[in-house]
Amino acid sequence: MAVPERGARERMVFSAAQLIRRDGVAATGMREVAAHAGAPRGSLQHYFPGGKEQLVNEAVEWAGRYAADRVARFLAALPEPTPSGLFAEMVRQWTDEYESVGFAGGCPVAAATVDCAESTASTRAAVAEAFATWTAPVARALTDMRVPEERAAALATLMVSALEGAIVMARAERDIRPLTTVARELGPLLDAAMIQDG
Amino acid sequence: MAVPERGARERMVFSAAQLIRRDGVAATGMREVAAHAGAPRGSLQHYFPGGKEQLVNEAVEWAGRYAADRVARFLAALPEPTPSGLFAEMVRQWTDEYESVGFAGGCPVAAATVDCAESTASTRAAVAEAFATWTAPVARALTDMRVPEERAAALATLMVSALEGAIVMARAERDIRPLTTVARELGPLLDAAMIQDG
DNA sequence: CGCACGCTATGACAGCGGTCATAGTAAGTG
DNA sequence: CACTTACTATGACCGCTGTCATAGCGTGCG
Repeated sequence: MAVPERGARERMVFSAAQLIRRDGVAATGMREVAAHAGAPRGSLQHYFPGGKEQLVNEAVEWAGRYAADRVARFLAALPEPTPSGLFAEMVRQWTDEYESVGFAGGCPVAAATVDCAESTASTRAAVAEAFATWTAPVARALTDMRVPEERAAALATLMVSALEGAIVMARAERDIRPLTTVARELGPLLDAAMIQDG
Repeated sequence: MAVPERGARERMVFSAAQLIRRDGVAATGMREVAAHAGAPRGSLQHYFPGGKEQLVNEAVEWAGRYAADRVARFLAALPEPTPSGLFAEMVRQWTDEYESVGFAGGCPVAAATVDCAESTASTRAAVAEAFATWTAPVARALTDMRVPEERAAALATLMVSALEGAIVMARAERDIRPLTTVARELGPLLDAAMIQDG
């Protein structure tokens, strides 16, 4: 049980997230996930006895943790942390991807929300949890930058909302403009929330 | 050809939009659309020889026009038009729906983007067009409120992005908080873009 | 009446989806 | 060696999907 787990199972969850963010949940098949992960088809029912629902939920959870972890990395990369700087990094992750590999993929959490929010209760709970997991470190980073606590939570929600919406628009237009626009317009607002002291 | 068209065909396009915004494109079946519209199944291939792709595209176009038309109504409802007031109305349409009928539905354009952006070229073009159709009157409204032209386009993109993202988060959390938060936090920024004159 | 045209009605088809059942391998343990 | 446990391998099943083919209705026109 101790660390035998860096093999097929993990790869399948990762592959599921990859395929979901590209084609949506319904259009992503189990066999396709196994093939994409280079994992045997028989392992699906072994590792995910809960079926597709379980696999999708784990993919969503994985995506939430991934996004949260990125926040720490973004902060570490900033010479002098500011709210606008953090948001610019969050946006840049997407503009980089879109400019280098194209507009094939969106956010898997958003995809799962759109496809399953009404039909699958457990997945709806998973996406809610994923957004919370993602938003929390953003809000925490803002408070560390002298943004008042209640304001920080609200601005974190605004940042994630604007980013998610801009991702959708960017994919639709096949242009990163919505992403860069959102980063540029929101930057000053975010920085203005910091408490100034002499 | 003149106005014989308020029957089954239009209802099917409308029903398609309804079902897509609830379950996504892939999970919405043709037979289901016909049933929801109270239209005969045989009419599908008659009115939409292009198949599901055509039906989905028309639903997206319809949604884009609908959103654009709402902008004019929102403006008319405002005693004194301001950017924040317009955005508040746009958001309120969603909070009203979610509070009265629940969180079953999201934005059909976003759903089509998530599900078809990579798989179906014509639908991707349709969603891009829908976003443009929607954003244009918003930008125009801002310029009418003395917001400089380039700034108006950028802010319109920001408004739509933030709204779309907040819709996704609200559905995930089954809580309108992301929507109200976004409206509150973005309001001052939007109003500040108006040119003041003595 | 005859014919055309717009629309509807079914049924069939081929494909793919997730899931289950069953059997098989391989390694480790006593 | 027997036996368990972890994992893999297939194949079949059933339901559903989009699409096509074909035939039927009903109205209006000549």
